[in-house]
Amino acid sequence: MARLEDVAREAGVSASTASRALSRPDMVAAATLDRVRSAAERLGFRANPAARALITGRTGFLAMVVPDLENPFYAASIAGAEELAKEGDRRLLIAVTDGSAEREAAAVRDLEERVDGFALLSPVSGAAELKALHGRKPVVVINRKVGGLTSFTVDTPGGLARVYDRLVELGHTDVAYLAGPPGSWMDVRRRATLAEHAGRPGLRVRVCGPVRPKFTEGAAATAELLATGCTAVLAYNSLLLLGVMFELGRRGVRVPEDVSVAAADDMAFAGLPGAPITAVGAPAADLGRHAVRALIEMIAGGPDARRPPGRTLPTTVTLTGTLAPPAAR
Amino acid sequence: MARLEDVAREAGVSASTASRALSRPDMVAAATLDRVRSAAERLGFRANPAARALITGRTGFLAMVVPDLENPFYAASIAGAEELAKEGDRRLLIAVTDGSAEREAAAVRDLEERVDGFALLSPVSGAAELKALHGRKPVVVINRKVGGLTSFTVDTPGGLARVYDRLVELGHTDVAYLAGPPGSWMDVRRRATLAEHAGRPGLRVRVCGPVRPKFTEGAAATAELLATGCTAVLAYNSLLLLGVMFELGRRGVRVPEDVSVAAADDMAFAGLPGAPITAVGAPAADLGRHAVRALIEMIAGGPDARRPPGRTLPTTVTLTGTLAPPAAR
DNA sequence: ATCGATTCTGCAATCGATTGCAACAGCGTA
DNA sequence: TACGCTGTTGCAATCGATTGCAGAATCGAT
Repeated sequence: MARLEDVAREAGVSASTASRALSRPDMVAAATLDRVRSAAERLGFRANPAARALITGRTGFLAMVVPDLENPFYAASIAGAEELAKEGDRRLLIAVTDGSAEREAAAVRDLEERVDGFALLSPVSGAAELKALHGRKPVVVINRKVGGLTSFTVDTPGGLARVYDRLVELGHTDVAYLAGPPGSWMDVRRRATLAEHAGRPGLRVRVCGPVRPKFTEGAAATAELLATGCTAVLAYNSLLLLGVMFELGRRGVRVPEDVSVAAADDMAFAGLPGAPITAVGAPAADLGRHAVRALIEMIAGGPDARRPPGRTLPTTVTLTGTLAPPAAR
Repeated sequence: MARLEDVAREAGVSASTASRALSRPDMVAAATLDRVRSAAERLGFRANPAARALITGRTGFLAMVVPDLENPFYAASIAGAEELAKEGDRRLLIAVTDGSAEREAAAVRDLEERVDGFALLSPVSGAAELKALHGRKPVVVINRKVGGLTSFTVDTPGGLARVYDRLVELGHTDVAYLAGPPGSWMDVRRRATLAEHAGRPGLRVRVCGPVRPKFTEGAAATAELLATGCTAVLAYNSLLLLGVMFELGRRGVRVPEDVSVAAADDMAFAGLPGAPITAVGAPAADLGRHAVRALIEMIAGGPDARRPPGRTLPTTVTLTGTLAPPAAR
């Protein structure tokens, strides 16, 4: 592997000049620049990342810490983040926590010296830990609001309100909600919205679960949902809802004739044209992009720069396909 | 951040001894070992990865290059791989290629100096490139066989045969296959199996597509599938099949009364108890585990060591729920 | 022709851990 | 008592790129 010194020799300059030519072209005379560049090209030179990191303290990596890869919401966020990371000449480093606070802490701990900053998706650690981490490395948070940190969230309550409105309009009075991961910040938010709407005259809301957001758990919870006697089912996200729908199909319960269904989501299916699910869709890829943009900005600004503001992004609500007036049961 | 030298001073030894105490405990006297360890503990010392990588050439990272994160098969492989990587005190670095050869090459190129080895999932690069890469860094391949490289694959043909047998047994004569990613090694293998079975008396197979393995593309291809007049649909994987089933549901076509469906798969849904899909399931997590184990072995062995053998893992076939005798149409 | 300012380049130190080699102590044995 | 062996430890070089500082070169202006 060619080293910087080889390039320098080949170009007839010192290593320092070669270094500057490659990383700060404006500090070098045009003719020198050419010679160094073509020498580097010729030798196929690529800077040793470890050596660079050792002296600059920058690794070129951004860590993305996610609870779960099988959830398309996170997959899509990562895709969005990666797109922007590449533009900024950085790479993404993914850590999966399974929603466990210990694994989250462990991931952060042993990535801390290997990355330039963290994007934490739906983190479960305490706000204090997160802020402490931010004191050492730039941090942005997705899908949760943490005071003092740049946070990107989705206005799911707003989207949910539209679904409830539609259900009421169709004449539903009994809605079952299949709750998501216990202790999740998002689920708490959703239940709050739920509670608000549950106060509306003529609307009864029953909570089932909570379950982990997996296909199988949705299928398994279907019996419990049906037992509530509800005419509409709302699930924490559409992966769960897919499970519910499969089980409904197996039992011969038709959607939407017998039961209306919708997902509160944080997933991608809702955005898929042709997927006839009523769902409140989250702009997952945009969240990833925003987060990485903010992170890069913070890194460039240095530790004392003002940190960029967060945002709450609107949902896309699909009100079609799986909603119908309640059946007489 | 505490450096090795701080630990050494605190323990009253030289930096070299401190280094040895922490990484080769048997080269150091027991009493010294204790002093160094407790000093390290006290100062919260963690070795600087860049400095270590610079001198040893080892980064502690393994790269996993995958076509797509939204495909649960890859997500599950990663999960399996990560589990084993953690045991070996390494971290996984994920790169997504979208199935593009250029992006795959780019990912490999700029990860090469930052990782100790590569696990390539369903790589699309030429065998020559892959072997060249292996000359520089340990490489294992998943979901494709490349001569000269350690490869882990799944016996999908064997699983498919069982599905065909069952279809014939039920009386089906017309099967439509929804083909997967054009040019994919896996799809070629599956078509070959298909062609073999198509020769059986009384079984006609029609190929539709190819399409990319996405939910929406499955939904979009449904019209084409129905137009073949088939009584059974076989899809490249279950993500596609989910799309097909949704579209079938929307059109009022019942499964399995009107049409039997199954997925050739390489995904996780088949393995999910309660997901009533007939599918040939791939042991995705096991593939990931095997790959990482082999990779670590290769890294430990050094460049001249015999490379570990690959394997073909058996599928899990679920023959229930979505198969039925053909309807009179 | 000289001075000063400006632009460019090179020297040498630096980041932090690892490791070959030599020094050294302690011990048993001849 | 001397010798050699084993087991520990420290010295110093090393990995490869970056950067503050000083010196050299260039150019314009006086």
